[in-house]
Amino acid sequence: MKKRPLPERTIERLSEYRRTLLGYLAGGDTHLYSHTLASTHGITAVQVRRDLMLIGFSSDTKKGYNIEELITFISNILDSETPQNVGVIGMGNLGRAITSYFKNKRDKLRIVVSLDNNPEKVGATIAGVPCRDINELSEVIKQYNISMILLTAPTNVISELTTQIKGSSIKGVVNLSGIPLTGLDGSGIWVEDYDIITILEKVSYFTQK
Amino acid sequence: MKKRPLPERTIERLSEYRRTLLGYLAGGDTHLYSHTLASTHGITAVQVRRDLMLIGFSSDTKKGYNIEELITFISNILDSETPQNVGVIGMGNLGRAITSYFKNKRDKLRIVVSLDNNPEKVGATIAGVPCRDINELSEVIKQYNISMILLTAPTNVISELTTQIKGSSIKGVVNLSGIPLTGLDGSGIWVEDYDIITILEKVSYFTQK
DNA sequence: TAGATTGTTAATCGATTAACAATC
DNA sequence: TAGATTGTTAATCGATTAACAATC
Repeated sequence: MKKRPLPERTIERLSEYRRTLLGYLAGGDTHLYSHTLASTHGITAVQVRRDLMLIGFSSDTKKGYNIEELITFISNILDSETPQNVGVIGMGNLGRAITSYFKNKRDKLRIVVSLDNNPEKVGATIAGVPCRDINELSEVIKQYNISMILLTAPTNVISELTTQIKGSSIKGVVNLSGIPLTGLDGSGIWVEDYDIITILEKVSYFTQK
Repeated sequence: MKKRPLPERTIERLSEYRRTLLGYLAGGDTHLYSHTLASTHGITAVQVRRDLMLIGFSSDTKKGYNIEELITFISNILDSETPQNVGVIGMGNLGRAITSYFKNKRDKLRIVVSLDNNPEKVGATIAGVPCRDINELSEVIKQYNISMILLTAPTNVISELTTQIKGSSIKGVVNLSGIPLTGLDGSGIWVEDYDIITILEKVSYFTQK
């Protein structure tokens, strides 16, 4: 939409704003002030207004922002034109939790297939999506036109999977496996690593000091 | 340990470094260079060295850092002196996944109890920890001396839980419920919100532009 | 020594906040 | 109008990177 990509933190907040706005809309509200949205997210009203300024949204009244219009506007920024298909690697508790949580939440972003190495899971429908054999990764990516991977596989298979992902048409990976994803340098694949232990250790540190 | 807390990003990286270093140690390595650690994490060697400078760690050789010493040093920063007890609210797939993943990973940070409202779960031992009734939250926090909460409960009970958490001795919350935690302002409770949809939407945005 | 590495300050970059004009 | 709100620039803060001296 814009030439220069928006700041990372702004993109994250836009996603969060939209989630909140959908809630307000479902609750019957039509407008909200920048300070209302801000306090829901524990940030300042200035930050909300600056984010909206950056995407070029403005209200035509002093009664706050039109919720429906703002949702549409943010959606035009965040959503791709055609739906993007996501695959989940690893159908343990975490993979199933995320797949179930996603169900019908976003129509431009959908989990369509999962992969696992457990023969009891392969072939079955789990959390609403078909589970395929991890050895068929390349074919499955093509077949389902997967552009992003949610990685919840155990650590011992990560390096092998990395090689396969690097050779595929995958554009982005959310890595929840607990070890950093190396070997994707230069591939242009966008990687986000999240580990619950690191998050907790951070909270632990800052609540002690 | 220090007067002024270390930067947030440095703390996150220290946690990640330690995880990687434990792996190298288990693999039999004794030393590693800043650029080795850096490339594993997809960052620059300067950043690694600066982080270590900030915590006051230095190597006495030109053969890189002593892995064992560095692990000990980082642990002195990150770990509390006495173990901290963590409770998980919500024992669905996500709660179970995290609880299982945590098992025996860190001896100064342990999940000791979970809470749920499902009668079939209450009273049982799930993923290795006892599951208690969510209505007993206050008593459970006292009984187990819980300082941090991992929140994976469904959205409709979050606001009620927030009130109870605010009135307790909880110091930090990792909120994975998918809606922002409001109403904790001024309580001094450190909150980290993570939502998988936001993470994926961010990856989606930056892989399109 | 020459080359590789560490440790540290200064410069830069990215993100937030302060300040304030404009509008209803 | 007065007060509340939005939109935007400038200043500040926080984090990363460049530059380079010191060391083995």
